[in-house]
This record gives sequence, structure tokens and C-alpha cells, in this order.
Amino acid sequence: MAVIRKTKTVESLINFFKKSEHPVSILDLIEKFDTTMDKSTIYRILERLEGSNMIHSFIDSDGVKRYAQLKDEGSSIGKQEKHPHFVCNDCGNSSCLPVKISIPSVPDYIIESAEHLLKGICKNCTPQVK
Amino acid sequence: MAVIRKTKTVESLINFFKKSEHPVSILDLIEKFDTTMDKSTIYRILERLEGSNMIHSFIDSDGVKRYAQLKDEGSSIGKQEKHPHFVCNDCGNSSCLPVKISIPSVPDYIIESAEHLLKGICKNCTPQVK
DNA sequence: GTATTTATTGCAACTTACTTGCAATATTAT
DNA sequence: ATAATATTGCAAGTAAGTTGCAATAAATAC
Repeated sequence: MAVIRKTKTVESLINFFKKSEHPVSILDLIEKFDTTMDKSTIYRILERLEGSNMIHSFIDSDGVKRYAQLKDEGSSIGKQEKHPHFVCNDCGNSSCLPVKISIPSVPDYIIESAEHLLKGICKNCTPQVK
Repeated sequence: MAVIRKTKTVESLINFFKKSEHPVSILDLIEKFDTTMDKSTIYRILERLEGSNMIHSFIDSDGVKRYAQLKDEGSSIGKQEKHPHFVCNDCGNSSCLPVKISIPSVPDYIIESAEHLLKGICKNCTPQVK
């Protein structure tokens, strides 16, 4: 893993992730930082940040990669025990859900990692509320 | 959902799925049917077959869409209760796993569907066997 | 602080997955 | 058989993501 230099572009992105509540797609970032940095730079920085475990990513059901900051979740810094991700069918926002999904063991298969993508209606879009 | 006509290309693909053991990516299909049909035809047929619930698809961790035939799984033809998918880190093959993963309920979220992507070592690649 | 090393950036060009318009063709219904 | 229309192949287009490279900026050594 390469050293990450504190450039303006890197700091902008890190700051953005610190403030962001929801995972964002690369395309959102490219649009957001349209005037300040090149898309290739964004791709490369995200790669480095993920390699250094400062952010994590998942692929949503459209095949779009989304990134979110990596909050430390207790002691589980490793690959296992990741949280599920949620995408709202209504507003399109996604979230990292703070729950644990247990994986049944499957005979003859060694399961090393798991990614769970849930879809439905999020907090803000539920009919009864508001 | 449009009517699906029994053309040669459609039948070739249906036959392929009947025989296939593992989910395949579109790119695999394009390569396989390179000389017999155009890639745009493949994309369109897959769309129709999925729309008619004859096959299903999922996005694997590389963002690649994979298709597999839809075997009827008891009474759960609907969207819920889908099986998890598995991709082998060694040989790259994928499988539909015949197990059920239970999803914890999350307060304020309505969960309508779930996609589980497991990765690890498959049956054929486990060290001890063979 | 200055010089040196090396990571990082922007740009443009490129690759690749996927889509679309359209005229020709094949399938189904009449 | 005829008519209606779904499907196909082709070629061209779109868009996401990648790459090479020269210029620049950060970190390190002096």
C-alpha cells in the first residue's frame, strides 16, 4: 500500500467523507468535484483511500460502486463481519445498516467474505411518518 | 412484458441455461455465441428472459452481471427469499447456494428484497479434497 | 532553507461494456 | 397465404473507467 500524501485533492475527499451521511457513487463525486479535480484523480484517490482502509465500498444493484467512510466497528476491522448496505427504492439514497447478518455454513464451501445488499424503503420515505 | 418468440437465438440461449450449472456473465455468453449472434441480441434476449422470470441475475463483486436459470424454489417465486450467490476467489466460478439467509428487521426500514454475495473457496477448490 | 526523490495530478487518448436506430427478416395470428 | 409485429444484425453512439506521460507538489535528505 502506497504512502498517501496530503494533497489538496486528497484532503477535499477525506473531508467530504467525514461529513457525508450516506455512501456516494463515484459519479456523484465526479459531478461534485467537477471543477476542482479530474475524474482519473478521483478514481485513483478512492483506490488509495480504500487500500488504506479509510473508506470502504460496495456495488449496488445497478452495478454502481458506492463508497462510504469507514467508521471503526468495535474490534472488527478485518474483512469479516461487515454490515449490510441498504438502497432506498424511493429516494435512491443508500445507507450502512448497523446490524449483523449471520451466514449459515455451507458444506464444502469456505466462506471468506459476504456482501449484503438490501433494498426497500428508508427511514425518510416511509409512508406513515411525516 | 412482451411476448417472447421462439427464435433460433432465443432457443439457443434457453438451451444453454438449461444445461449450465453455474451462473454466467454476459461477456461469457457473448464470447460463446460469438459467431452465431450479435451482442446486442444477447443483451436484449437476456432482458426478455429475465422479464419473463425464466432466468435471474445478480451483480457480483466486480460489478459484473451474471445470469442463471431460475429453478422454482418451492413456493417462493416472488421477490423475497432469494438464495445467496457465491463466487470462488480461486477459480472464479459462481454458484447459487441452496441456503436461506435470515434478515434481521431494522427499525424504520422496510426491506423489500435482499441480495447476498458470498465469496470464498468453492467445492472444487478446497485444499484437502483431491 | 534548499535540493533531491518520488508520489500525485491533469490532460488527452484509449478501452470496454452497454445502448440505440433502423432496415431486413422471421414468427405468430388472421 | 397475408398481414401484423416482434426480433435480429449491423453500425454507430454513449458513458464508465483506465492508462501513459510530462508537469507539479509533497516528503525527505542535506
